[in-house]
Parts: sequence; C-alpha cells; structure tokens
Amino acid sequence: MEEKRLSRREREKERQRGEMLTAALELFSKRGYHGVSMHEIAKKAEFAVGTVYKFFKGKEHLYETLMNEIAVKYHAALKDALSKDEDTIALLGEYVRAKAEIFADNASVLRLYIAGARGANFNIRAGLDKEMGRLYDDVLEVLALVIEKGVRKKVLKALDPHYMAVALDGLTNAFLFCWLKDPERHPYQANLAMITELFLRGSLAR
Amino acid sequence: MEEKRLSRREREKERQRGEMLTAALELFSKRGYHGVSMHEIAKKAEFAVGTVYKFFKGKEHLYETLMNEIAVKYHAALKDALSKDEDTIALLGEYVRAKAEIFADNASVLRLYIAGARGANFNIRAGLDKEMGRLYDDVLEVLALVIEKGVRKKVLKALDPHYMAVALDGLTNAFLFCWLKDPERHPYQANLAMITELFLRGSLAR
Amino acid sequence: MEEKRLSRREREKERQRGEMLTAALELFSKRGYHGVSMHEIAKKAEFAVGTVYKFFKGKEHLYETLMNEIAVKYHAALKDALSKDEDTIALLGEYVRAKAEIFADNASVLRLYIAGARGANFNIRAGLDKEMGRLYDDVLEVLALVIEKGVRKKVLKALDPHYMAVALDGLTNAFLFCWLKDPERHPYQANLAMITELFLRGSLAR
Amino acid sequence: MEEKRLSRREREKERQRGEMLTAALELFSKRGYHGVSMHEIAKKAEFAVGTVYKFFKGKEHLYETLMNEIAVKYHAALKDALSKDEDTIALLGEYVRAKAEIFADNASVLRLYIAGARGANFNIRAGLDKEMGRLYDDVLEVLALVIEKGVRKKVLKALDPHYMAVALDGLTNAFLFCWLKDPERHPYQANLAMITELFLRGSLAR
DNA sequence: GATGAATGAGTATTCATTCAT
DNA sequence: CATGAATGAATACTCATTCAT
Repeated sequence: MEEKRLSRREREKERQRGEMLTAALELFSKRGYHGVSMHEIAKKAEFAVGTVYKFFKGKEHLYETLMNEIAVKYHAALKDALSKDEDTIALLGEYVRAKAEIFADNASVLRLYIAGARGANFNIRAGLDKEMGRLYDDVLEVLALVIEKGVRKKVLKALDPHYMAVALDGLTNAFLFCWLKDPERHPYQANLAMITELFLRGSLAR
Repeated sequence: MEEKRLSRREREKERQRGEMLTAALELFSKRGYHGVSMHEIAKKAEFAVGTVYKFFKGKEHLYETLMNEIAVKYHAALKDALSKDEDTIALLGEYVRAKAEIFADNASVLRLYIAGARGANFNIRAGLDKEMGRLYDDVLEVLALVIEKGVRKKVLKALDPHYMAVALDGLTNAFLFCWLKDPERHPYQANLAMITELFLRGSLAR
Repeated sequence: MEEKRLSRREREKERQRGEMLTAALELFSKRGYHGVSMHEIAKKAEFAVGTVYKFFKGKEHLYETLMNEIAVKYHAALKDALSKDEDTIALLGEYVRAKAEIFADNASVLRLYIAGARGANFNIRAGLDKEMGRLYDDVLEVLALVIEKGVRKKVLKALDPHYMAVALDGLTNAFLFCWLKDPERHPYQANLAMITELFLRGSLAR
Repeated sequence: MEEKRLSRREREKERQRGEMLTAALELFSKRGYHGVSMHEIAKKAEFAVGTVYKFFKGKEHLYETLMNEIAVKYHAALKDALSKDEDTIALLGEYVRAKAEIFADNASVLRLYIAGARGANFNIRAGLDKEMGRLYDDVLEVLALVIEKGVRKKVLKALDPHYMAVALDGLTNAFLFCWLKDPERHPYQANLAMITELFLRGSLAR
C-alpha cells in the first residue's frame, strides 16, 4: 500500500514532467528556443513557473532534455529497425520505413531535430550538438555494418560502407522532406520506390 | 553632373550597406540571430546604430536581407553551372562541383543557410523561409529539366526527373556535410566519386 | 495526567522552536537576513517549511523573534552584572567584563546585533529596531543609576550620569570591536586596562 | 567652442550620475540594499532603467560606488580636520567637530555607513567592507599620530596612542548617536563638553 | 498535525528601437 | 544627415507563503 502510493506519486511526477516537455516541444518547434518564454511554457503546461523550475534547472536544461529525449527515441527506433533478422535489402527497407515513421509521427519535432543535428543551434550549450551528433553517427555506423554485410554477401557493390550509409541517409532525408512539405504531391510509396530504385540501381540507363 | 554626384552618393550608400551586411554575416554565422545585438553589428561595421536603422528597418529585416543575398548568390551559381553547354553527365558534375565550391567558400555561412532552407529559423518572419524555399525549388526545377533532357537522350533512366533531382541534391548535401565536418577524413575527390557512382550506377551488385 | 501530557507536548514544542531558532541564527549570522531562505532554515533545523510556519508567522517574524531573544539575553546579563553587591568601580568592571563575555561567546551574533541596535536593519519591521533600542536604553539607565550612586559616594566626578554611561558604553564597544577584529593584536587584558584608565582617569597628563 | 560643448556634455553626465546616486542614497538609506529595486531608483532619479545601467554596471556596482563616495568624502574631511596647524587639544576638538558635522549633514547616510564600516552587509561584495575598513583604519592612524605627538609634548598621558585613538572614536560615536537619536535632549554643546571632559580628564573624582 | 509540492509575485538585466542634437 | 543617449518592454529565475494530502 505504501509502495503503491509512492509509485502513484512517481507516476504523477512523470506525467507532469511529460506535460511540461510536451508543452515545451510544441512551443519550441513552432517558435524556436529564443521565441518561447518560460512563462509561456508553464502556462501551456498549466503549471506555475516555479513548478517548471522544480523539474528543470532552467530553460536550457529543459531544452536539452527535450532534444535528448527526442534524439534518443529517434535513434533507438532506427537501430531497432536495423537489428531485425532479415536480409540486407529488407533491412535497408526497414531503415527507410522506420525513419519515415518517425518523420510522420513527429513532423513538428523535425524542425528542432534538424536544427540540432545539423548544428544550427547557437548559444545553447555546445554539448548538446555534440551529443546529438554522436547519436547520429552511432546510427550511421550500424547502418554501415549492415551495408558491409551486404557487400560481403555480394548483395551490394564493393564501395565504402560508411559512404554508402551517408548516401542512403541523405537520400531518405531529401525524400522525406519532400513528403513533409507536400504529402499529397509526394506520396510515401512513390518516395520509397524512388529511394530504393536510385540507391540500389542508380539512375544511369542500362 | 548632378547625376554623377547622385550616383557617387549611391555607390557610397551601396558600399556602406555592404559593410553592414558583411559585419552582420560574420557575427550571425558565429553566434546566430539571437546571439548578436544591433550595437555589435553597428560597431563591427563602424557605424552608429542609428545609421544601421537608416538602411534596414530592423534587426529582422537586416537578417532577412542577408539571408536572401546569400540565397540568391547561391542559387545563381547553381543555375549558372546547370546552364553550361555540355552533356547531361557533365552538367550534373558541374552542379555538384558548384555546390561544393559554395560550401567550401562559405563554410561559416552554411549553418545559417541550412537552418534557413530547412525551416529551422523561428521567430524570424515566416516569409523568409518561404522565399528561400522558392529559390531552392527553382534550382531543383532547373536540375530536373537537365535530368529530363538526359532521360529523353536515354542517358538516364526513365524515372521522375523531379525526384531524381531531389535525390541528387540530398546525396550532395549528405556528402558535403561529411566533408565539412571532417575534411581530412572525407576528401572532396572521394566524395565526388561516391556521389557519381551511387547516383548514376546505384549500389546493387551487378 | 492530562496536564503532564500537555506539558510534555509543550516542552517538545519548545525544543522544536529552539532548534529552528538555532538553525536560523547560524544561517543569518553567516549570510544575513536576505542571504538565507526559509527552506534553508527548515532544512538545517530538520523540519518541513510548513512546520516552521506553524511556529513563526513568516520570515520576518522568525528574524525578529531571534533578535529579540538575543537582545533579551544580552541585556539580562548586563543588568545582572550591574546588580551585584559591590562598590561602584567594581560594578563598572563587572559591566565591562559581562559585555566582553557576551562579545566573546557570540562573536558571530554580533554583526547581527550591532546592525540591529544601531538601526542598520532595513526592510525588517521597524518595530524591531525600536524594541532593541528600548532594551539598550534600559541597560544604559541601570548603568547610569550605578554611576549616579558613585557620584553620590564621591567616587566619580559630578558629571551627568547618563552621559557617563553613554561614554562607558561607547568606550567598551570600541575596544571590544578592536578585540573582535584582531584578538591577537588587541588582547583582552590590554583593552580592559585601557578602558579603565581612560574612562576613570582620562588621558590628560597630570 | 568644441571644447565647451564637450565639457558641457560631461557636466551633464556628471549631473545625471549625481542624480542617480542621490536617488539611490535616499532609497538605500531608508530601506537597505535588498529593499530597493533598480526600477525604483531609476524612477526616483527620473530615468529609465536602461539609462541607470549605462552609468553603473549593476545594482551592486551602484551601491558600492555610493558607499565609496560617502566613505571617501567622510574620511577626507576627518583627515583634513586633523592636519590643521594647531596644538594637540585643539586638533582633537577639530576632529570631533568634523565628525559631528558629517553626522549632522548626512544623518540619512549614517545607517548605511555604520552598516558598512561595521560589516553588517552580507552578500554584497566582500571587497566593499574591506575597503571601508581600510579608510576607517587610515583615519584612526592619523588620529593616533596626532595623539602621539601630544604624548611627546607631554600634553597627553603616555598611553598607547592607537588605543587612545580608538577610545576617542568610540566616545564620539556614542555621543553622536545620542545626539542623532534625540537632538533636543542631547544638544551638541553638551555632548562636546562631555567628550572633552571624559576623554581628557576621566571620570574619577579628583 | 506535519509535510513539501505548487504557487506566482517580484527583480535584475538586456537590447531593439527612437529621436533630439 | 549621422549619431548614440535614452528608453522601457521583455524575460529568466527565486523564494516566501499556502494548502491538499
């Protein structure tokens, strides 16, 4: 009974923290770090400012926490997709699918994510960019391993696996951005087909 | 004579405007929009704040002007590269080369540019993103036309030219970022070779 | 039985109150009124903030209570010293000794006390200064009575006893401050001798 | 003409700075460092907050500047009094007179001064207390030199000059406080007479 | 009765912008 | 016409106090 109450309180805490992060995400993704005030976040999350400060040491900490949670979730999903027990081509398909899913689910997050991964944040603690870059490179590495196996199995050409990973990532980014900008004009299936076609077979006739 | 004096004044004005933009660029690219104050820009450009306000309606306007000038220059260079009188494959090579050149020349600007093109700017008047997106799409369209010609000439596969353009753009972005992050490890030549190989021939063995 | 329980509870209460005041004193004397938060006091006293508020109406009230307790204790000790059954000169010696003792015991408190007695406290309810001033004047009065008796006994010159009291107080304050600032350089004995010599005999040669 | 304009501007600046310091003094001396906000000071001085920050780096700097100006002025006046070309007794009288004058002129300053010299300020930069202590000791030293000369001239008893200086200072403080608290009851002349009588001749009958 | 989570008023400081000189 | 002094709105963060559990 004691335990239950404790756990309930902890769940309550978690819920509140989540509400704050959700509110912050919504605002940050619309107006950026500097465009949002702590009061706004507190108001949107329906707490007093002081309460927000009980959960996060400051605005920067709140922002970093948010970005990290997103990054961790994102990269975990990608690594999961790549660790399935399938053949190379299917795995790469899984990767693209997982990435598309994330883009779809968190369209609003993406502006933030891109800004972060690409180093477009200034002023914010330098460590953040670095950490996100690390997670990003981590996924690329796993992707490269999958590709390497494909090369060894002679499924893929004997090119540098890391560069092939970079290429696939760039390709998916480009198409998924298209899709995000105008989902009607750039349906998911068409994008997927193009990525596959271009990455695997190239564009040269014959 | 009146005209000459006026024109001289106008040239003087233009020079001053340029100095302000140069100073602003240097500061913005190092510390971001919010990390720079109008006083700093004025000081760096060696003018009084009031004078800067004579040229630009406000900080936002100055920033937008700056980003637009960069974008216009960038896209002009890309369109130039694509309008040379060469065959399809060579033109695509020209495009990649021109893009690489821009990246190399303005490494410091890129963080700003990327942030802008990808919609990572907030607060800043929404119009900016839109305008830059328009320029971006404009280049993509020209690239698609080049590709379309290549398809008609049967040099390239009969895939959607617009998507092929998107793909090439994504591919070059990915590799050029690699290069920017660590030029030693990812030399330009290797990147160029990979882009060509992957885009034109794909990665599938056989 | 009821009474006993009540009294035990009351003793318990008193103990808690004392712990709070002790914690507060330690913190206030180190960092001043504004440098200490109620949470700190509560934590140091090992109570919840709410509990502290059960005992004291607010921070100001806690501070005033504390200062008053110190003042009351201080002045009681001085009045005690002055009510011993000795001759005038000895009584004055007792007074100086008692004051020195207080200074020695509560060096850390003194900054607070001085600030209070001399009216250097702001913000804090004006009443505090007044109350402490009253206690202070009360002691001066007793001292003046002792001096008056000395005058009547022709031990002391026929000067205004109240002013003589003021003088003795100022003299002891000055020397005891010296001593507090640098006890090595200004040993207690030397100070005591100087106070006696100067107060009783003056500095004029012959 | 150019010079005149410059000097006029500088005088204007000085005037503004003075107004700010005056407003700050009035508020600080009534309500203490923490009891006054920068907005209040700005309002009282009839400037915008930003303007106050053009003159003073921050609240602490403004406070320190204020205290220092007062201390410097105070101590200069005392040292002046002690450097006149008179005999020992007259010089000591000058000292007391100068101190009384300062007390009279700046009654409102005194609470601040006492608080500062006696170390009743917490949180505020430690250096301030130290600096004021240094100025204070400096005057005491000069006073001790005067007394020493008096001792050599056999005008004063052969006691430690430094301690005699401490005593005189303590004596004057005590009487001047009396006077400040209730000028009617403790007229200046009576105080002066008592200080002289007690310091020079002591209180012991015969 | 004790607790400490939640509150939100209050404050120092910055900086885009204006306008008198 | 350039200047830069003056402005004051805006904002992150603290902490005394309250009150539901």
